[in-house]
Amino acid sequence: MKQFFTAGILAWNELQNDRSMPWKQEKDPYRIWLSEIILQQTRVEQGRPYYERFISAYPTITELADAPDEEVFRLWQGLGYYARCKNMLAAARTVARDFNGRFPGTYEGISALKGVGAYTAAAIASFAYNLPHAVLDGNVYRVLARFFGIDTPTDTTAGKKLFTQLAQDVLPVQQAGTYNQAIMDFGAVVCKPQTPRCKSCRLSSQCVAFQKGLTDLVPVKSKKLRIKKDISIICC
DNA sequence: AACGCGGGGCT
DNA sequence: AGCCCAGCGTT
Repeated sequence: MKQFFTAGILAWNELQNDRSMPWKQEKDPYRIWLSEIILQQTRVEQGRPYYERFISAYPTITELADAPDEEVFRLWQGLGYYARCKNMLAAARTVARDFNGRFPGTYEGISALKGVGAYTAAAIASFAYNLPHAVLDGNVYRVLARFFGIDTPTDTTAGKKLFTQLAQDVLPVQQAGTYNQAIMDFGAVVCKPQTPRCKSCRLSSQCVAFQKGLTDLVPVKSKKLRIKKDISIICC
């Protein structure tokens, strides 16, 4: 089951994945880090032009670290989640000053940077250094929940622990970077949140959610509907 | 464990 | 109108 899954993701990536992104094949940890910070909770197509502008303005992390706050904030303007920008600058200055411009080369070192959580650390570690850390983002939660038929809510401590373990279990450690990239592309292109392309999916024969008709019921989130601030809408 | 942070695309 | 997006830091 797990072997079929991993092999299927790698095969899809090899034969059918035509998704292109400027930071694919990138080995410069600075560029990888920058792209991951920009893409946190942000669609690839929305983040792409920002990434290009930042790389153009700051080709190295030292140049970013030396830039004035206001100048960097202006480049970030419109992207949202502005704390990311502040943390990004702090991390750049940590690398530039404390590490003499050398980006950390271990998972622990990467994790210690401001604005870098479990997902981003695994992404950088695997993409830049092929270290065996599985990424766990919205795409991975969805793909794993559907294929393995898991209804444990993803936004709980138990869910995070379960999915983290499963993601690590199906990771081909020799191809960590390629596979991490592949499973996220697969989630974005085939196993989409709405109207997934199950008809053309090479994994559907073994996909628990597809076989049971539960594709639109997983992944599960525990959060209830929140009261919207605009109550007036209800009155009319 | 729950919450705040944001613009934007898709249905 | 609601959901989701290459999540993270704070409380």
